[in-house]
Amino acid sequence: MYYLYNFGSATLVELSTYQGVEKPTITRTMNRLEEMGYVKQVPSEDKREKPMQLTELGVQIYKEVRLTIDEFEENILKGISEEEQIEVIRIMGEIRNHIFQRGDS
Amino acid sequence: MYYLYNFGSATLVELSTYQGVEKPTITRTMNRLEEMGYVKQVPSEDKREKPMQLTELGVQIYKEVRLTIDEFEENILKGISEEEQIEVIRIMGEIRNHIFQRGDS
DNA sequence: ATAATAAAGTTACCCAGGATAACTATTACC
DNA sequence: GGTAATAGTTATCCTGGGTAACTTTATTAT
Repeated sequence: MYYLYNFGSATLVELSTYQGVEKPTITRTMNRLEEMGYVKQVPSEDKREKPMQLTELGVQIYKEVRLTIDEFEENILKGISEEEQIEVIRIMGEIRNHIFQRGDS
Repeated sequence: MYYLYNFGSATLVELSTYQGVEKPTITRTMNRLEEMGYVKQVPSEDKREKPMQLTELGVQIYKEVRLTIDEFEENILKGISEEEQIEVIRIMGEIRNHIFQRGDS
């Protein structure tokens, strides 16, 4: 969801494409985030679109969560050398390519 | 679910422990598998317990699915050397240990 | 310029798979 | 024999995914 943090604002279709999810799913999620005050609508030229962006609260929460995740990752990877991490990421990437090269999943 | 294939039979609590899931979840799943004819109840000493085992149909289906999965895995791992696979598994294991060594998740 | 088509969202459903709380029936234990 | 614990079930809730059908607005083609 917090594609918005890095891209500023995005329409629902953008988000659903990014997330690999159908439009109604994003609609629902966004409604909830809006109710929770983490996200708000911004005006748009095209009256079909409904671009959203994070509120100040949303940004704040995002940063907190981001921090928690980063700390968690750091803890989890303690004792795994950088070369090892790179190796694993490389191999996983290869596997992913194999998956995508034969009907999606 | 197909812990049953390798262990012959198991009670619902056994299965829920194995799967890391609550009892009602297993109850529901087992009811569905039973309706589908993949699993049946076996008699038990302890009248509280309800040990289940695969039916012939269940075994057959299990083998088919197993085969499909194995083929998929093989395809996906094509081009990844055995040493690489072992390395990745080792590192993932380390990470898992780190996760478990600090409150579950 | 208008009619047809496409795109963005929304609404009303459905489904799977997880959870809790509260309960019954059976067995174990003091 | 009465209290504890254990196995399972029922009812209900939640999340996060999906499809189908619809409206509103833009785009495209005639």
